Amino acid sequence: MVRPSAAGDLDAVSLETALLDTWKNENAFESSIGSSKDGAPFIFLEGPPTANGKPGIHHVVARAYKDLVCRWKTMEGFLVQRKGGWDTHGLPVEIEVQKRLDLMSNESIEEFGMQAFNDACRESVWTYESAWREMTERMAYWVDLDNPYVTLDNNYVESCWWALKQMFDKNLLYRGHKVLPYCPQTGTSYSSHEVALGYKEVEEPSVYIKFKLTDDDASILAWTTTPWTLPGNVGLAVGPEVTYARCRIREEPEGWKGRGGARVGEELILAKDLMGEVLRHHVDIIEEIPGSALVGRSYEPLFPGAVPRGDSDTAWTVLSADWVTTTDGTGVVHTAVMYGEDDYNLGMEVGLPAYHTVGMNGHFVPGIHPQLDGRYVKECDDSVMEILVGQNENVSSGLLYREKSYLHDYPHCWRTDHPLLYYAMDSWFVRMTAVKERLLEFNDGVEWAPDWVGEGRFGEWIRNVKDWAISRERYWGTPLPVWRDEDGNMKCIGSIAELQEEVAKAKAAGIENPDCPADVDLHRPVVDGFTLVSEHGKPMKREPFVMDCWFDSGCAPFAQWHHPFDEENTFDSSFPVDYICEGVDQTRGWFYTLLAVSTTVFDSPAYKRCLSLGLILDAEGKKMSKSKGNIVDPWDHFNREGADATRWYMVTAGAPWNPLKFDSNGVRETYAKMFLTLWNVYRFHADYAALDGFDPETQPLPVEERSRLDRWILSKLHTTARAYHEGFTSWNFHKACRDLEDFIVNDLSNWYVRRSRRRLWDEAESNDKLACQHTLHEVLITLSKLIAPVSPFMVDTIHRNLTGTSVHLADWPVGTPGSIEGATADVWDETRCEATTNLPPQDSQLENEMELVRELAETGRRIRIDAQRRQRLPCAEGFIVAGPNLEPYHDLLSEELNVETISIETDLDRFQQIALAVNFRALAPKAKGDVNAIANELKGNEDPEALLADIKAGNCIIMGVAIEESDVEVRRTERDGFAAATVTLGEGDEAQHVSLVLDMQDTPELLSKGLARDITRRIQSKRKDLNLEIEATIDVDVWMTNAPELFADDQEWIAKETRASGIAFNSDNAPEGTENFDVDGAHISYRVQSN
RNA sequence: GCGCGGGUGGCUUAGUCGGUUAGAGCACCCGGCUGAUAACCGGGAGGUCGCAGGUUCAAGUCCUGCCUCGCGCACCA
Repeated sequence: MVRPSAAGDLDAVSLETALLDTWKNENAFESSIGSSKDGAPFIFLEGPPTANGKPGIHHVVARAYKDLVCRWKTMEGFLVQRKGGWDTHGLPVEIEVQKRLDLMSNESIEEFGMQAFNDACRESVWTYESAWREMTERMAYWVDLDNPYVTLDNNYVESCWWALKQMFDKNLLYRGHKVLPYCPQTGTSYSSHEVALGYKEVEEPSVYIKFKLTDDDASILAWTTTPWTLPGNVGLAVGPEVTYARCRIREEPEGWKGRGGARVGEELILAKDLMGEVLRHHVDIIEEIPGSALVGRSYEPLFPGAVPRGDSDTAWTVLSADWVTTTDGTGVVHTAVMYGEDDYNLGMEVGLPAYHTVGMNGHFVPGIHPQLDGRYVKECDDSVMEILVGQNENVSSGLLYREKSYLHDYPHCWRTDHPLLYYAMDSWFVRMTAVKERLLEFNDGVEWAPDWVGEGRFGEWIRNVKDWAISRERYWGTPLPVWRDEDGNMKCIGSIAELQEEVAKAKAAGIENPDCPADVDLHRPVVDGFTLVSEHGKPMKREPFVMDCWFDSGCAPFAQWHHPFDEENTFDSSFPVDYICEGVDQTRGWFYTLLAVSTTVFDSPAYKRCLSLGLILDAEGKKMSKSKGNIVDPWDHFNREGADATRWYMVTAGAPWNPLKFDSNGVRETYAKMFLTLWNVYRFHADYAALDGFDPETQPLPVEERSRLDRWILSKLHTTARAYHEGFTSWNFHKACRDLEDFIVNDLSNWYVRRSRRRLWDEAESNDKLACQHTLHEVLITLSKLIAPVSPFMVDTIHRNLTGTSVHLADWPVGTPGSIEGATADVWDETRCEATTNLPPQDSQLENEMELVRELAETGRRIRIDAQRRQRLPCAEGFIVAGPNLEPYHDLLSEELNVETISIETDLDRFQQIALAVNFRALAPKAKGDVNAIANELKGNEDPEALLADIKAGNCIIMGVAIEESDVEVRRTERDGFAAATVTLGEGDEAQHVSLVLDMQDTPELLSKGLARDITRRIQSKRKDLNLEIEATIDVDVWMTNAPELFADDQEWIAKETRASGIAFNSDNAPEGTENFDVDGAHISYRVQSN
């Protein structure tokens, strides 16, 4: 049998840390899963974080929402497995290690040794693992960190290989040569979602260059923002439909700034529409030429010999390209085949020579120009211009027309901040464009929260899908399992067994190979060591790439189970997953790669529901980032307000998908308001329960037989719980939790407990006291369950003390659909689910009446303030006018209002008059523009009673409009001279106007009672100051002057209320040193002594 | 430049289908209540609802344009 023990003061932090130990000892997490092991599965997939950075508060937010849903679904009876995961490959890890070991180039890494480097990476990924683990445990994110999936594990890599082979076999994986954003510092190209991470606004020089025609004195003017690509120029593209102008310089302009220029008489060709933008000289237009007429004309190379002509007959000629526009530049596009996507495609099409003028290290190759050879291209802008201006005899002089700084967003490396170069390179791609329709289809089936992320942002991304550049010329990652011979024959290896087989085959063919054991490390450089053999007997080397690390995490749904190599078929029953939840920044990241992999490998979506969280901003609305140093340390709050308050704050601060301005004061507020209040309610119950030896297993009084107050709070609990649940199912966790908090603070604490205090003070056993205890008991238990998914600590302490069991093993009070046989996470029997709900009876009439009663109690206080009558001085009578019959609440109301009796008064006119107002919704359509005038007419009417009668009789026409009863609203106001007020409940036709009137007359009896209450309150306050036990008795002396008579009954009442064993009332002056106060002209002194 | 989401007292925010006096919380001031907690109740002060137009009897809400913040896309020549 469980009997609650007393609660004591709240120390949230030690409460939580003590529970962490308890949970650990009890294996609470495992038990919570075990408790629903027969339930329908609800599959959650953890997006793997990288543990080579310190976790911040923004990570806590994501984990809070993951945990919330998993705990909630578990309580609903679903089996929710939660495997942890770590993302361990990729550039961030390499960069970190490179920095630490000072290996900032690929050469130095290879010099250092790839094995040693990768060993360092393997170690580095765990740098902050313990910090992550501690954070995860402290916030009570229940996830299995003891058996996580780790992307560097051989099993994981093997599954990735398998997936790649599926793509390869479907011809969705191909080797290509494309212009990609490339970072020479990291030696790696990027896919579009990584490039998106690094756009920065920069001001760079742009140049207008003269390309001199070979058979003509004129030059074609072209523009570029990347002067370093000019040595690679092999063509000029014009728009066939664009009109170009040949113009002759008439005179020098005034105030020329910068380098470049043109002689008078020189002739330039450019798009006619752009002349004004580009030309600084006054010119004469000699001729207008359609673009198509320029095509085929040849011009002199800018840097003769920089690019060999080869067998190209189109090099250094004007080419036609329909993508050329006149929105900026000159309408002529300088084409350097290797350094622009359009350039490359055009070059391939028309047969331009494709040679690099820039090496993979970002420096010019030898033989370009003596001033440029071997230099980093981004530092050569100036030299290129100098050369073109004609300072060097090796090139034709005066080819620079103009320089102009240009402000634009340019992609930068998201790791090193260096500008990326568009660079033609070998790369591997996944043919995402081939499965675009399927991507769109699958995305349509996903339940996105919020829906606009799926339809808008993500949908847009997919509609513009590009082939996924998936290979990286790096070291630390999942190696690309493709081997290739010199003729281009390829093999994709999909498993270790296959690798072993192929190695054996190669050995048999006479190719030397190291051993390939079953536990061969699937990383570089080990896998590079194997040479396979092609069907034609030629040696095959591995393509020297590793995978984009986003590919790894995209494989998580199956690679975490080592699919298809595991034998338990865990994967088949857990795919696609039911729920994922990450920050909105994963739209192009994980959300995409999951879908990309599942579509190409399984022709299936990867997830059914996706909660996309808003960004976490600091208190000033700035994004939290390491570089800004504005990351909030979660421990600041774990150690102050605790994880409960931190989590509750996060959920209630706004919609999950909205950006959250993380405000430390908000956490404090949540603690003080929500958790302290909840604790004190609990404490009130637990302390008396312990004192009285309350046994929750005694047969409780049936709810119907309990007091109205009990029935009310139980009904209200039911209503609140249902709405809370609705909020959860519609992803409106914030609204749900705000409303629940309101229930706890206002309904439970400020009304139910406040009104119930005296019931528990009663020392004798009584049905009423028992009813109150059972009610509180039930409310607290249900509340604990509702709160548990969001803030799992305090409620577990409460639940354990009240029931002896953990709340995390409890059923969701609104129903357990997961426990229904044959249910799935998507479909269950609503009727049978309803039968599993466990909520007290609902009584909406009672809820409405109580709301009115509370309104009236507040109204009473307002009346007294208006009438300047102090709260403790009783009134003889209070009148309630109109409204429902509140007789059952008269006792309650008379206490709240401090009146002797409550009466029902039906004669409204005794206290009130009416006023008429327009019902705009009804009248406006009829009255149109006159509606406001009519409103004023009604408002200003001197005899609203008569007017109302007219309206009712259909005799009222104002400004030509017949006013009907439905066109007006009747409002009641108090007549002058009454201490009264009116409350309005409901809206529109159902609005109720109820008035409260207080009798303000004094009698000696009332004055005596009021005085008694004032004295009592002072003494009680003194008792509190003296820190007296509740049961302690005292001696009291009171001296009163100019006071109303204090009747014997009231003297006794004071003694009883204050537990005074001796009390003396004197009418003379008090001795020195006693405490005193004045009330309504009376002077009271008193002395309290503990005995 | 294109798209999405914001902009409401000092701060955090609610505001449904366009409807009467824009609602809370924190902080502030005054008063009250309390064996009721870091609480509670009443009152006060504090709002050009980003700006400007428009539709309408009526706009925080709908439309257009602009400003601004965040995010995403495209930024090529």
